[in-house]
Amino acid sequence: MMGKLTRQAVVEQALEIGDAEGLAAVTVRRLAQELGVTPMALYWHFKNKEQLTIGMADHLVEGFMIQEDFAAPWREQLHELVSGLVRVLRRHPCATAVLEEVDHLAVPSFLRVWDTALGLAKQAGFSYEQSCLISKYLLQGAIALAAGPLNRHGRGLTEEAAAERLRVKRLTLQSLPSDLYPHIVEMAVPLAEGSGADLYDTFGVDLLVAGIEVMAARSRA
Amino acid sequence: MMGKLTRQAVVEQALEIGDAEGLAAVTVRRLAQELGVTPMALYWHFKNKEQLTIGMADHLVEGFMIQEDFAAPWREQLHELVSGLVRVLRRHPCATAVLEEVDHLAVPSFLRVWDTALGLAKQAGFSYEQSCLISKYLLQGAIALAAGPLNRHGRGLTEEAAAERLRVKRLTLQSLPSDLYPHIVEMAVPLAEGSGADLYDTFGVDLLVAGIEVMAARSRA
DNA sequence: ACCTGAACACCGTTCAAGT
DNA sequence: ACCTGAACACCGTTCAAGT
Repeated sequence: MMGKLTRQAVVEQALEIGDAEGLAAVTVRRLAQELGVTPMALYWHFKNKEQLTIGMADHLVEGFMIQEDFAAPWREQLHELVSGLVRVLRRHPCATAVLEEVDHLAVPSFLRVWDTALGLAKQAGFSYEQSCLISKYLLQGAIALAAGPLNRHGRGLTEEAAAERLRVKRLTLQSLPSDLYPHIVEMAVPLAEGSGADLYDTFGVDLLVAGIEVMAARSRA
Repeated sequence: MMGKLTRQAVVEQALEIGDAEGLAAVTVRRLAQELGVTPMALYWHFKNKEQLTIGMADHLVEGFMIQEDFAAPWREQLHELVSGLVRVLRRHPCATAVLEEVDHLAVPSFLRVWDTALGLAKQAGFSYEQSCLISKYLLQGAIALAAGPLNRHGRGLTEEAAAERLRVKRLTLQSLPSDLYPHIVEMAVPLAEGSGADLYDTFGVDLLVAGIEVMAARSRA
């Protein structure tokens, strides 16, 4: 707000708004207002809004890079890559919304992660085609996991507000017509509570990597 | 265009625009114009644009329902459910964009699929919590798969245009700095071609279901 | 019941102009 | 190099009014 108007400052302010109020609230005009500047000022630093969003995506993934531990088996290295990516994305509620909007090929830091995944797969002995498939499944899977039930509209909400939210969700599920959705109504409580984000992510990553292993075992048989 | 202005007609026109030009092109005003009507006419049939989008989502998944084959093992039934959902979503290029935008709990036909998944999981002997997790992974996984590399911006494009698109993507990948992204540059050809959507979907569904199986086996051990 | 017209508060973006 | 002001073509939505 007070510092110089730089690409980085703009991107960080954009993420702040997106995290607090959803990506839809990130608007050129709103952003300018928050930065104490005219909307057109932003067009000096970014060609258009798409480039701004790409900048957001890049800033999200930036700084994440696993140290390739060549001693560890590929299974564990891929697991580390995926769980690390999920963890990074979880730090920003709007992260998955951003990544769903932009073309991944335009985000340098995401390309670095992709390159690492490809390298690990190939080093594990997979063919070109297999490595491509595997890397796509794992990266898309990581994004899908981070988009998971935790912070679907994850704002910076208070403890109290979160509890209220959960209560509303449970009631919504319970008040569905039980002839059409018998199991949903029956399991409304665990469905609403969602068993915690940590567990969700942990199991999810395990599921993805285990799936890769099974496929690998089959294709080598 | 000529028939009566009904909810169904509006939704179908919206999907037509979304499939051809992307969900962002689906606008109240554009939609009204295409239907030969005033923008405000739509507000008689839908409370607001969100409800319109929910209508689109519902129409997409509607009509999809597996016949529960109680003789088959749960593994195959879940597989059928997921692959069927992916197949249905693949029929509309904008399907995943729509499902990413709306709250799934507001889409009746999607809730039916979810209920079926929950029922299958529970019948397979999983606990409440496990069934919730499994159903979430599988449905989110199916959507993520359908969002996969095939029709990321899948318009109704000609054979020629598709080939040109692919060529551009390959060149984009090949012209990346090979010191930063060595594996991407090396595998540019298979990455761009993507090995066909059928194979991508088939392997993807197998991966998901295999992952579930592994988790199941572990938690029962 | 079903649709129109006018109006309001928003968007992203361009382009000339200021310093 | 960096920012402003005015303008353009868009949004979604409300509200009174028509038939």
